[in-house]
Amino acid sequence: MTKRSSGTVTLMDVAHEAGVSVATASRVLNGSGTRQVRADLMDRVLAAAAALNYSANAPAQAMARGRTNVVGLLVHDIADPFFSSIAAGVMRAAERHGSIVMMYSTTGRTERELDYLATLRGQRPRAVILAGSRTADRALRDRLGAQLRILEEEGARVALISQHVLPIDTVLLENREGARLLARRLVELGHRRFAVLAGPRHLLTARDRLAGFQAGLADGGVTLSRTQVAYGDFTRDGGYATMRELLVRDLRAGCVFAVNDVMAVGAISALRDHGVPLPGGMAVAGFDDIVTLRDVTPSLTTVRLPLEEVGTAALELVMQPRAERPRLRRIRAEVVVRDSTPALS
Amino acid sequence: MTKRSSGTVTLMDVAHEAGVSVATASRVLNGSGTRQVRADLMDRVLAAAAALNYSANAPAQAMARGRTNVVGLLVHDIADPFFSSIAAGVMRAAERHGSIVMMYSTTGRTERELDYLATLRGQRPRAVILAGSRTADRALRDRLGAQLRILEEEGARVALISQHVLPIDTVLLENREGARLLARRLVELGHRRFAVLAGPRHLLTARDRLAGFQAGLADGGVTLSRTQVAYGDFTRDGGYATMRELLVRDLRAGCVFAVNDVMAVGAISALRDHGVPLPGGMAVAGFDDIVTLRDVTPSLTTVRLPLEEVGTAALELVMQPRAERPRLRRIRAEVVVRDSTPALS
DNA sequence: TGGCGTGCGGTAACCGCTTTCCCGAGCTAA
DNA sequence: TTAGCTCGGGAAAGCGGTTACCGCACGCCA
Repeated sequence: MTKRSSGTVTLMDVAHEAGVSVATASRVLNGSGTRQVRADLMDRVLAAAAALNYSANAPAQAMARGRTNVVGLLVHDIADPFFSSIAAGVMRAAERHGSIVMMYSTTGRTERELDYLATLRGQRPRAVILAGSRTADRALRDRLGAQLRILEEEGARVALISQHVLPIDTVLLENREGARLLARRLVELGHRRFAVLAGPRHLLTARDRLAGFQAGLADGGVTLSRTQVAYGDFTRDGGYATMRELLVRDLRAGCVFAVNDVMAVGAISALRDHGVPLPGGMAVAGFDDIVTLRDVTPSLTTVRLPLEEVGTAALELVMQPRAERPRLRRIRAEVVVRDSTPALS
Repeated sequence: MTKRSSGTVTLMDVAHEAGVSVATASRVLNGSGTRQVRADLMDRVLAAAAALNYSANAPAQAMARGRTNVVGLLVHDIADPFFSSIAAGVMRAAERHGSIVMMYSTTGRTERELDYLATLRGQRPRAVILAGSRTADRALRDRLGAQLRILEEEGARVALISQHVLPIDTVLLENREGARLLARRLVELGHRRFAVLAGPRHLLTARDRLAGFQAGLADGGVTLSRTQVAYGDFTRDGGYATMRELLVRDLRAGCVFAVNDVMAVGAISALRDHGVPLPGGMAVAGFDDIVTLRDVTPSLTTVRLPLEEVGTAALELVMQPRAERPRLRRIRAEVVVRDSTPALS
């Protein structure tokens, strides 16, 4: 075992050790399947590689092959269970495909997405997945679209998770439809007077859920007063603050819909702190069915999105060759009624 | 703008466009600071790069420079809020250092860590962070240590988050001490009869928390019966199942300590399903102070670990040059008493 | 027996950068 | 005026792989 003095072991070292050329060593160790290598040479190469503890230099391979197996994943906030579940799905599927995941968390600053995307482009990723709501900002969206187009031109596959607002493969979350079904169910349960904690104004996900909810209420012949809609952060604290604002201002509702679960949990705390008994004093519903929140009391009525599956679907999408027209993968949302919204009949 | 026909724009293209050599273009665009370039040439290069929308090929740079700015992060389960919070901290700090994070989630299969580490080694990462409890399996730990040593020899910085069981930089979580303090507080609150949901037998984190808890009880003159300790998964469902097992078998306690919060939440559900009123019928305490779980009812007494800070600390550790002896960064645990453990006096 | 196809090992070009080294230009000082 | 600098541009040598291509050895068939 004649290890070179310098740091890492290269293919050349292995080839020397095995008494073959680098070409042969390469074919044995990282061969693309074409070209046979005689059995005895193969054994010698493998033995040498093992003896020297060889590990192929991925950047060098990327360069020689002209492509990597890196998948870039951009999320809004990895500490948010919504995104960490999606990330888990992406990573699970990536493993199956022998890809590795490079992750970026924009932690709210949507405009940073462009910077991260630029950095990511430098990695020459095989694919890029953008998870998280698009915004209503047209200009931003256009710039994003331009960046993504460049990535595609350079050979990367790209997919969005959220809304289909760009001509790109998308995992479509049934935000509108799910909220609509939820609203109908709540009306069926006898609720008539609603308030909505609507999240940030610019996030399409929040907007869609609000719009869908309104549509569902309309289906049931109920209207939502504008004064009963409050905007705020998409977070637990946002939910708390928004609920509190409504309580202080002029809450005239028997049922509050928070456009996601973490906000709903914040709202529940605000209601409690305000002395409202739950679930009797106020019905509360959320959206997402975050696993970690399944045990809050009262158990939360919500709309289930299979988040891991969402991540997996996105990864599978980008692993397929690009199609003529953008592919859409629609993810069903399912209403789950629990204790937080008791029937009024 | 004479864009080359082929896919991506290279530095050579930029140099041509600007009428300079690739050396000059390189110095302008990615220069390490040595070597000045005349102002007018600099402008031309920058203009050309912008016009062609040049993006440096990171693998090629990695190769030429002999190093990357990739930080590998291995976690047990990214969907677990414990790890996603740590990951958030790592990523936040990585951004400050201009590093990008490559993430792997072993989702429980501890033995996969070695495989992931091998893959990661191929990336020639600048640093590697292993987050998550080490196990009691000596053989596994030795193999892990060997792999990490190789990584270090190849120039990567390495850090562990959890226990200091390998001669490697470590962010040390005060599992034992935190649990000890918790136990003392619970005794101070008047509790005398305890049960513990101890998590998996092989995880050192779970062991340490159990051992610390026992020590704290001993400080207060209380002993923990072996029959009141039940082992199970480190998850919500594990907590539920273990609690249920104790309830069915022979629970003789007024206070249950689950070695982490998600288990505690599962335990609370199991207690409720079993008809035990909370918090009066049974006190429950957890560990970690998971943010998403701050709103469960009754609010959970727990031991706070500043998880994002843990991640940040690990990243900072690996960004520093290696020291003579392994560096340790101890993270304080702090007892937080809430409603789930009422005083008995 | 000679022509030819096939299997397979090796040589070397190339991937896109960084950086060393060379060299000419312009400046300073004797 | 010129030797000796410094400054800065460019040529070219890698970095560690992959793979097109070359050529040898062998077997087959006419």
